[in-house]
Amino acid sequence: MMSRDKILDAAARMFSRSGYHRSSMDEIALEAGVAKGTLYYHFPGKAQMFQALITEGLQMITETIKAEIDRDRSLREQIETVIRLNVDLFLEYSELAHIFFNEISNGIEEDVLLAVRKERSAYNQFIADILIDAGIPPEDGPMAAAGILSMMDGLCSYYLRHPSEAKREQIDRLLYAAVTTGLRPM
Amino acid sequence: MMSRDKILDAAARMFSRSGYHRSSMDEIALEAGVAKGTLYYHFPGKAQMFQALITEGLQMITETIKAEIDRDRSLREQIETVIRLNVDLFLEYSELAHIFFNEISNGIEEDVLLAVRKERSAYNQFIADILIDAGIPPEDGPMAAAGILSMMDGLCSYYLRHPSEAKREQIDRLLYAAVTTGLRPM
Amino acid sequence: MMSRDKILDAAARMFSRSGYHRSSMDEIALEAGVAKGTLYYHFPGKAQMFQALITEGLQMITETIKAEIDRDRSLREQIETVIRLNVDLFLEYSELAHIFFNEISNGIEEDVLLAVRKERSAYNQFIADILIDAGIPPEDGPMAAAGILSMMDGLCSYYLRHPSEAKREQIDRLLYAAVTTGLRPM
Amino acid sequence: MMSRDKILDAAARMFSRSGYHRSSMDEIALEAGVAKGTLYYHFPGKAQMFQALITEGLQMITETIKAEIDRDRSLREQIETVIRLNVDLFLEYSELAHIFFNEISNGIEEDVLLAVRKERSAYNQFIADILIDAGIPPEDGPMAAAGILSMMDGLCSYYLRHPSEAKREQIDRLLYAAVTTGLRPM
DNA sequence: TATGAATGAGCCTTCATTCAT
DNA sequence: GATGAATGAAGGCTCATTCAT
Repeated sequence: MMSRDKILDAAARMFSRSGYHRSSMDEIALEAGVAKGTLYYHFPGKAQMFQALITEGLQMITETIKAEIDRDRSLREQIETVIRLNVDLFLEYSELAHIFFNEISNGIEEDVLLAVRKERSAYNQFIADILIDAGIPPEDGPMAAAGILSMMDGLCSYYLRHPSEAKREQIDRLLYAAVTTGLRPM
Repeated sequence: MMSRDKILDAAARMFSRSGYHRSSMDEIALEAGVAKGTLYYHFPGKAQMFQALITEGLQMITETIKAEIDRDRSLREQIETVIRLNVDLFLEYSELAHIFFNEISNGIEEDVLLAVRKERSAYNQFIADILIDAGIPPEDGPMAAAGILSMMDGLCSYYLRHPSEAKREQIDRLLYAAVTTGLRPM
Repeated sequence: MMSRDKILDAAARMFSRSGYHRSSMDEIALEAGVAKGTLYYHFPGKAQMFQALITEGLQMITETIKAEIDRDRSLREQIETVIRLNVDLFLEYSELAHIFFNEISNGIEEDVLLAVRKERSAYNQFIADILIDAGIPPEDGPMAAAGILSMMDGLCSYYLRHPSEAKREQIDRLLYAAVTTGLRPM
Repeated sequence: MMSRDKILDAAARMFSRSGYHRSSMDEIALEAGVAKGTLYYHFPGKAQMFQALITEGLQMITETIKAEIDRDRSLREQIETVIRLNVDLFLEYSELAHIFFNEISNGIEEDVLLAVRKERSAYNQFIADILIDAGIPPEDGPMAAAGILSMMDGLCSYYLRHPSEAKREQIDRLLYAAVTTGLRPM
């Protein structure tokens, strides 16, 4: 495995475990099994490394979701698939996803921040389009997507923090309900 | 105004503007108009200051909401009131609320973390009870509350980042819809 | 003695001994007998510390020279005095003087660089005025001053590097000659 | 053009533009259009590369000056020629010349430092001999040479920093005056 | 009660150098 | 001859915290 990938993997693990700021370049290098200088051989700095992680990760995710959706039939199944795949990702890379959707603004260079925000906007629009397809009014699309993704974040975090109380299928069910019938069954 | 209150006010402003980590003790002292040492006279450390802020702030908020709800009649109005008051708070103290609901985990002492989480759990339960009253299945209450609060966070953040696209009333409407009918109108 | 002065003293020693870049903040702190953080309590950064050193040092020097000159009578004595005092300074703070007159441009922030250059220009003009008083054509004043100060730097450096060959009085004599009769006696 | 020469050329440009320390091996390699490793194939290290540059450059210069001088007649013309050629060099390779005459001492290995100093001494003696021929007392020769070379450095730097104020011919004239009649016309 | 000078661990980054290919 | 990925020591700087007054 090449150094660059080892680093990106380690960074994903570290960021996902400890967040952006608490993951020091020393720790990432240690986790990746390379010297600290190697990080700077492959990336201009911490922020750009984060950006590469987001960009490359998101690309894979988007492609995965697109591929899965195309194979599905009913609208219901499509929404369920999108939810399931996203929740899987959230649960696997909880902190990283969390950072991506929330914490974007810390001591990061302006240009990197902009790039990451652009990625987030694009992903939000990607989800918005799916929601609009599913019947949500176009003018509500982007906000609804932002809302759903945040809710997903909140549910996953709650689930991870209360493993005994909550069940995995609850997450999917509540998300589906929020989109289709409301959390309150009628 | 006493030093302690000036500090707490300044901390709320700073945390709300720049987040927890980007607000340095120097800046908070400057904003409060006291010497840095004074912060440590009133609070054992930064984390404990944050904790005090959360605890005391939440107490006020909870009381406000309780008072408003008691005056309301219909279930619909109750939910709308809770949403409106919460959104108002989110929009005024966006970063601080954001921290409270999301970022809690950043190098903070374990005991403070626990205390803050406890506060959050209590608030989540407070909201959950209202939602259960509104017809949500009791076993879904806490998660639904977590989901709704996160969604609120996401919608407010989106609204603040896209002032031209989004409208304030959209936030309330989408939240209400997520609880009652689903984001997708039928 | 206050920390700030201890630091400035240590910095003068270190810069004078090893130049700007080879003097690390660690070493300066060690030499000053304070913690590294203390340097940053008193100065925003290394460059600003250097600037303070130059500014405050130059003020003292300028005042000393002015005081000595006023007491002198003949033009000849005035020039000799200026030369002697400057050479004394060069010999005591050789590297620092060297930096001030030469090395100004390394990795220093633009604004600090400008400030130091301004100081140098002012000092150059101060010397130029004296030279013009001494009979040098006004239009040659600033360049002649720059030339003489550099020559002084060169002679002092040579003297310090060849202690056995060169004599202190040679420096003064050659400088005086360069101004008045030419290095080549007629 | 062979790698070694491309590197030396690039190094001269970089050192001349940015000084010794601000020119990184990466930049030199980039400027030379070779890989970084190639630098280390041709030179043991940065310092030795610098040394080679000085040695080989100086050889050319010395030969050029010798050739020009032999063709001249009067003493006056000889001095003027030496001055002119040297000033030309200073203006073309300002930073590099500056380093050669001034900054030599920056974290460079002791042996390289010694070698460069030796080169400088030789060049100084070369100039000293010319000055002695021109009538300067032999015992003043080396110091006078050091003084003149430094003055030249100072005048050229001043000229480059104040392109609007100063004129090129002023440099030569002042230098000639310093040697022959004194800066102050009688 | 309040101050502010002083601290030092920890962080991100730079860069000359090495070495397997 | 030449390459470029990898290294690690060293540097400048931040900031929560301490403490004498």
